[in-house]
Order: sequence, then C-alpha cells, then structure tokens
Amino acid sequence: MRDKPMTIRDIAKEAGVSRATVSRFLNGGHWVSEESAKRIQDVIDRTDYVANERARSLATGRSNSVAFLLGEPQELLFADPNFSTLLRSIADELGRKGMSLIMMTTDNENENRRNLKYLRGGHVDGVLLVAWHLGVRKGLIHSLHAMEMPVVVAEYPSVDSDSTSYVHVDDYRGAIRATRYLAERGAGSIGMIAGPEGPSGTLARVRGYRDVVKDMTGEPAWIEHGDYSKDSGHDAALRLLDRAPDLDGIFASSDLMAVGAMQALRERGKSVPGDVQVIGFDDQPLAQISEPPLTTMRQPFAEIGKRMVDQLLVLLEGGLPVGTTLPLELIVRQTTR
Amino acid sequence: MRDKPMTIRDIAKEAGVSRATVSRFLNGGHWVSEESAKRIQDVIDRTDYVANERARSLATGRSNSVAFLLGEPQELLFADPNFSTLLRSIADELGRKGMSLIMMTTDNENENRRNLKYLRGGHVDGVLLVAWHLGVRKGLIHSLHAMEMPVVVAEYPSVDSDSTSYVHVDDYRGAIRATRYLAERGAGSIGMIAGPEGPSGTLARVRGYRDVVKDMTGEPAWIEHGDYSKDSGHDAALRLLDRAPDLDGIFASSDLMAVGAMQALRERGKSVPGDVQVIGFDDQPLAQISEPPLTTMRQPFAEIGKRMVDQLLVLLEGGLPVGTTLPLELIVRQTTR
DNA sequence: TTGAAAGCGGTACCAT
DNA sequence: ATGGTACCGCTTTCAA
Repeated sequence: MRDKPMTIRDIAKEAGVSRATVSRFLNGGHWVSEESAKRIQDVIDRTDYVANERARSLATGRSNSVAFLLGEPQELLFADPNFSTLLRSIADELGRKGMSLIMMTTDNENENRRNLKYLRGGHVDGVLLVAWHLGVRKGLIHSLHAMEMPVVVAEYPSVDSDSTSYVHVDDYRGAIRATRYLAERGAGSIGMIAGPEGPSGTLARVRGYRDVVKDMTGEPAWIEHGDYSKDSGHDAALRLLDRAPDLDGIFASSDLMAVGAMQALRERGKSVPGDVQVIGFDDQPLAQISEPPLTTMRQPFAEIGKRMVDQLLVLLEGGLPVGTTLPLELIVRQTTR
Repeated sequence: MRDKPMTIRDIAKEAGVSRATVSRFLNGGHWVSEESAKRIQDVIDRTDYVANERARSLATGRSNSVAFLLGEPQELLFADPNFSTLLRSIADELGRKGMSLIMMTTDNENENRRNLKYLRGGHVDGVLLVAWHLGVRKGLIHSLHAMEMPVVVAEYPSVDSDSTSYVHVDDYRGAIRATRYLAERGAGSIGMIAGPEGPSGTLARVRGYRDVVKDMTGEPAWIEHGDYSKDSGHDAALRLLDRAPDLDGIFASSDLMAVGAMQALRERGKSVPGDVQVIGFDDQPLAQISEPPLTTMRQPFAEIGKRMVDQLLVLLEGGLPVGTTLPLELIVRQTTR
C-alpha cells in the first residue's frame, strides 16, 4: 500500500500513454487500442489504482450518489423494522448500481434548512424522499422541485403528483382484502382500528374497510383511531368492544395495534381467533413472534426500496417521472380461522 | 431559484472582490476587511450561494464525510431495532457536526472488495465500522489500517486493539449485574441462555454470570447457547429445564431469547416471575411489549453512536485512538420480583 | 488585507 | 487511436 494515492498521471506515465487515454480506458475503453488497454490494465492491477471520485464528479458534474432524505423528526421511524427494511433495500440496490447513499435525517427546522442547503451544494444527483407527514412531504417536494432536484417519493406525493416520481402501496385494496378475508372466514361484525386521522393512507384503508363491510356483512362499520402504538391499539379495541360487544373481527392498521388489541381482547375474556379474529397490517417481525402469530397484510418494503432506486435512475437518465402502486400481500397466520 | 448554480466566481464578481477573498471569507473570514465581508455576505444572502463541496474537497483533500461500514451480510441486523438506534444516533451526531454519512453494506465478498476500493477512492475521511463477527472484523480492521484509514469500531477490535479506536459495552459487568439482581430477588438456581459461542461478548457475559453464580448461590452454573432468535431461546430454556427442573431464574443474552424462554416456561406450566424470574439483554422495544414486560439490561446504543462519531473526529484531527467502555443499565420491569 | 495563479485529479474537446 | 489542453469550482501559497 502506498501513502500518496496514485493519480491518473502516475498510471499514464507508467503505462507510457497520455492521461486522456487512461481516462478513456477507465470510462468504457472505447478508442483505445488493445495494446494500450493491456498496458494500462497491467499498471492498474499492479498499483491497485482507484480513480478519485470527487475529481471525477467535479469534471463531469455528476456525483454518483443519492441522498436518502428523512424529512421529519421520527424517533419511532428508526425503531420501526419496516423502515429499516426500506433503508436496507435502498442501500443494497444503490450499491449494486455502483452509487453511494448519503443519509440525511431531519430533527428540526434548522436541520431541514441545512439539509436543503447541502442538497443544493451539488453533493448528490437525486433524492429519495421519505416523509410520511403530509405537510412536510408537500413542502419538501416543493423545495426539491424548485432546485430542480430529481426525486422519488415513498408514498403518494399529494402535490405535483403527475410530475413527481413515487412508489407507494395500494392501501385501498389492501384494506379490502383484509376485511373481506375476515368476512370470508366467518366474521359478521367487523371493527377497524385505523391509524391517525389525516394521512391519505389512513383514508384509503378506511374506505376499503367501509366498502367491504357495507357489501358483505350488512353490519354497521365500527371505526376507532389509534396512533400505531400498541397501547393505542389496546385502547381502541376496548372502545370498539364497548360500542359493539358482539364484535367477532378486528382489522388493525398496524401489527403493533393488532397486538395491543389482542391484549385487550384477552382482558375481556375473548379468545383469538375463537371469539374474535384479528388481522394486522405491515407484517413486521413482531407478527411472527406474537401469541398467536398474527395474520396480516404484508407491506413490500424491500420492493418499494428497489423501485425507488430504479425510478430515480430513470430520472437521472432524463426519463419521465412515473408512479408505481404496489399490492399488499395477505399473510395468513393464526389469528384468523 | 437559478438554473446553473452560482460559483465562487459569480460571488466574487458581484461583490467586487477576488475569489480568493471570498474563499477566505467562507473559511472563517480571517484576513478580510469588514468592508469586503459585508459585501460578500450580502451577495451570498441574496443569491443563496452554496459552495460546491466536491470542488472544495478536491482542493483540500478532505471530504467531510464518513462511511458507516457494515462489514457482513446481516439481514437480521437491519431488523434489529438496536442496530437502527445506533445508525440513527450516528446520523444525527454527524449531521450536527456538519458531516455527511455514507452507508455501505456488504452482502458478499464481491461487495466487500468494492467497498474497500471505494474507500480507497478518497470519498471519505474515516470509517465507522460495524462487524460483529470476529473474523470479519479483524480482516476489515486490517485492511483499513493498511490504507491508513481512520476508523472507529463498534465492539472490541480484538486485533491491534491498542492502535484502534473502539466503543463497546461492558458485557462482563452487565452480566454480573443481571445475574446478581436475579439472586438478590430470591433466585437460588439460575440458568443462562447465552449467545452463540465464539464472540468475545458471549464469553464476557458467560464469565460474569459464572462468577456471580459461584459467589452468591453456591449452585452450579447452567448454560445453554442460542443464536439470539426467539426460537433458540425457547429451545434453550427447555434444555435448561430438563437439566435443572428447579430453576427459578433465567438470564438470557437477548430480549428475543428471553421472550422465547418465557414461552417455553409457560408451556411447562411455570409462571413468570412467580416460579421463574427472567431477565433479558438489550432493552429493545419488544421488551416493553412482551407479556409481562421484560426486565432487562439496556444497551446504550445511542450513546455508543455518539461516542463513535466523537472519537472518529478526534482521529481526523490527528488525535490518538482510544477505547471507550460503556456501562449497561438495569431496567426493572415485571419479569423479576 | 488582497489578488494572481498554481494546483487538486479527473474529463472531454479538438487536432493529429 | 492518441495526446494536448482547457476546464470543473475551490483552496492556498506568495507577492504586492
């Protein structure tokens, strides 16, 4: 190993060619003779030369790296296994394409400004944006558009939606599938524990649930909101039981809430899935560990990450923004009959 | 917003000074008159100019970014909330210092080579290394040293330990604290569900457990190994019960294994904490959710991340490598009396 | 205190 | 095919 890294000059000299030739060789090898190519390759092998990516990006104007921008203070997010899955799949996919991932988190308005500034600094070619909160997302998309930064959003943009690439999940159909499954397995009175009011995801799921209940069971719709935490699921289930003591099915908008609901059910002396069938949403690891293992709708986070990267690359090539809607998959375990 | 980003030239021209002066202003403002400073500041404010970080790093030789290198294929790691906590705290701390984080994952030997090459490409000033597996860790530390790359390791390096910065947790004392607590609360026959054999962490914890058992209970030590998964904890607990039917305390080396053990206990008709007290290790979110909530040793991952960043910055300033050993904290919940 | 100019390590255009 | 060379945007002597 040498102290001072080699430069393209060293290689050129060593190989007896000009640096222009070496450069060409490095970038596809067109217009360089077999002869020269071989000599250059030899030298490179011998010296384990690696091009300085920064110099290169200065010259080309491309940085070969993209930012993963987490647009809001979310302690919870990092603790959320789903989020980690997303991040991991993005990191992998990017690595596969030879690009690097720069992580940017936002904890406050100050950091937000700094991040935006950083992005304008020419560090990255594009941005993968995660911002579940609608207002934040809109603002960020706006800023990014303004600086003409290519961006792919996880979730439906809800602003400039036709000029913004995004990848999201079909919440409406997922909810339909979940609720219908409960009905098919014999549940006649189905309640829903929804996420916080506001987000479009919540709306879509509630809509799906409502449509099925109306069609299939003829029973009224029972809806309580939680905040995705276990406790909120527990409390919501209690409220549900108060309103509809004969409830025999619960569709929860997250696995965590489903687990909380099951606890509440146990407290009220109801068995799962005997008395009440339960279905969750996410399929995070907890779903397999819970007692009994939870039937749930799986979010394809790995796939989402992969798509996001692909779509960003398309944008970088000058392609047009597209939106992808991925299906949710029903994973049957033991909280349904 | 303008199309072509501004350059230092534009600012200089606009402010009626040379780019050298602007540059000096940007870097601390020494040797630039009040007069000029004000004019430059004005122009910058007006144009929201941001220096091109790549050009800067080409000129200075410093990149202002560090790599988070995950040295081994670890599907599980990303699903591990602890890992996420670590990552998050590192991202935050780095952000606070105005540096950026480049994520590097390794899935196979190929990627490993690519990563190493990337590091040699001058992208980053230093590396934060996570590689739980001993062999991998040693190899990586070696490679990093060879290319004179500053590095801070999460975990005890086990190689070049006195010339390598690291941050780790005091497994030995943690195990002592956990086992002793069990004994103090009345457990007379304590078994341990340890992690996989091999890693130094496992060894240290086993040692701590042994020392306490020998001192306090006078009973023999019962040890079974798991692989940190829930199922392995379940099975290990069963083996433990077979060997020592009167067991009234279990110290598990991870929360997940503790939860598995509790399930096994239930199957054998033992109550927790009535018949058997259980204590876990990690304090991941699961510990609060489990039934009953788990007493456990908390790993200070946020603190670990912060320290790693701090120590890396020290290295970058030319400081000497140091090792930090952090204490584990006992979190009492309801699986102990 | 300031500015001119020589890099930093590549890329890419233009002759040859 | 190849080499010369003018940048890319910024930092950093060095002289003034």
